[in-house]
Amino acid sequence: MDIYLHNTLSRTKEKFVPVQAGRVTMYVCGPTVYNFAHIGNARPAVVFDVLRRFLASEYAEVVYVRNVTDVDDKINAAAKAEGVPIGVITERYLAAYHADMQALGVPPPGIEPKVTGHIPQIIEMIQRLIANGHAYEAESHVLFNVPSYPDYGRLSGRNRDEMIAGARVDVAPYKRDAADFVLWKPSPEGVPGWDSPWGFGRPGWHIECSAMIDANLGSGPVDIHGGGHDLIFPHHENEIAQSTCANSGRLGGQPFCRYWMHNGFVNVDAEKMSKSLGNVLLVRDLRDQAPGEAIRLALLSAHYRQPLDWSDVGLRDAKAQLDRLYRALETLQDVQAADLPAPDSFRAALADDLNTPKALAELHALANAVNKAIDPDERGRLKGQMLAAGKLLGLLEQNPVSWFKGDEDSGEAVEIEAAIERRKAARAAKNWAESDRIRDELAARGILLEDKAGITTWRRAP
RNA sequence: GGUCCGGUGGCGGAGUGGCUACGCAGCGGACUGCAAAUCCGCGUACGCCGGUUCAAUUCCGGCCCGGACCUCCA
Repeated sequence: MDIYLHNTLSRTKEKFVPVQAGRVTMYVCGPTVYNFAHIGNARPAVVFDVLRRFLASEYAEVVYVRNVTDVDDKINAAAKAEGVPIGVITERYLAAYHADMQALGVPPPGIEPKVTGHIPQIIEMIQRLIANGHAYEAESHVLFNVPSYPDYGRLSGRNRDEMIAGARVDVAPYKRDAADFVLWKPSPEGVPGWDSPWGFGRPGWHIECSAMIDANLGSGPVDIHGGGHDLIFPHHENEIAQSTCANSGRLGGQPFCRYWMHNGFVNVDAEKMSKSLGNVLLVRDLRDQAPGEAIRLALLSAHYRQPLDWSDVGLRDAKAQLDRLYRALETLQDVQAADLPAPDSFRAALADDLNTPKALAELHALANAVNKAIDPDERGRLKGQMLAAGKLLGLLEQNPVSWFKGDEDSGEAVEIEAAIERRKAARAAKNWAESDRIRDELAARGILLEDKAGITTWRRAP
């Protein structure tokens, strides 16, 4: 199936063709581990996880790299505030990130490089840039010289003068050009750093990704590079400049990365999330409100390039959608799922620039077919297709029974079953008053009963 | 100021030059002891003004409104 992806470089949907047939390389900017992940951090992780799942179903091999930035001034600030080494901070928040991602159904990437593990490669890359005239040392800093790379600004669609005109920061006096950016900067007393040819210091943010891509995916063109919309400028623009200039001889005129994909922001109740507004929603807190799959579905309910307005209503909606899908699956408990791929209509939605809202509609169409199907073979086919479609989105991976009931062996479950038995007896005696009393009593505790085909089942209220 | 993205029914949110998005909520019916679930059916829509067209929510132009980025940021 032909896959089309929106490429920020051209601002159009392009047919996706990997450099090597059957093998896709993908790099996504991962977290800077100085705090707990918020819902905005979760969006790219989930979106590109869906892309990864889909590509893995279409290509023999997907090499997926998502980095961890564990060298950063915000990390330094957090460590200083707590009076601990930066490793304590980064380990804590990386572990929390992994836990959050697991809850959202995002498995670890194939490769998860850390900046601290790539300092020699970063230094080596900077040396290469100095050697071929694209970078220079000045007052213990090393700077990338933007005018040395005429294509600078192509990704973000801005020219150098515009960037300088709009700059909000003062230009450091040691810069040859106002647009030049830092590759290496000195670490004063008490700030973490490493020895380098330019003295004790630490890398700038942008060079980290370039070096980690080089080290883990080679210098040859990367197929897909993803990240948040805000990274287009300056982060990805600078990455292109660094990687292209450092590898000029090796790329053979090809772009350093072929497809650039950027997800839109998550707003909260129509406002941008920010610390000053106090509306930053952490994934770990949202997990108390709804199952991870519901959070995931909420993130996939809008197209990845659109802004997503997060709200309690939206999250409840996502949970309700999953309830409907799991109810259909619940009726197929005793049906053997056929070994089938997701339907073409579903895969076509994902192949069209990852149209997850459309894909979800197709999933609902399958659930609707399940609810109507009588033929056992058809039910088996539908179950297979539904589970395959769910797997591509990272949804429907729970057991339907536990989705609705939680832990079946709990004391409460036993008690509920006993109440249902008493109600069954009352119903047999046509004692509707008693029957309804028991049902109301359970409902007051958030337990809903359903009498289907002579059998009473229960589930927890949404 | 520059660059870019949007404005779709009560809500969320796809999409299309003429034909049902989908989900939630609502209404009617079937089923049920009554419900719930499920099924069938229904309603409400494409910011404003022009233009192109046999036909525009969909293309073009203008306007209004909202948002993002402009070297901290997913």
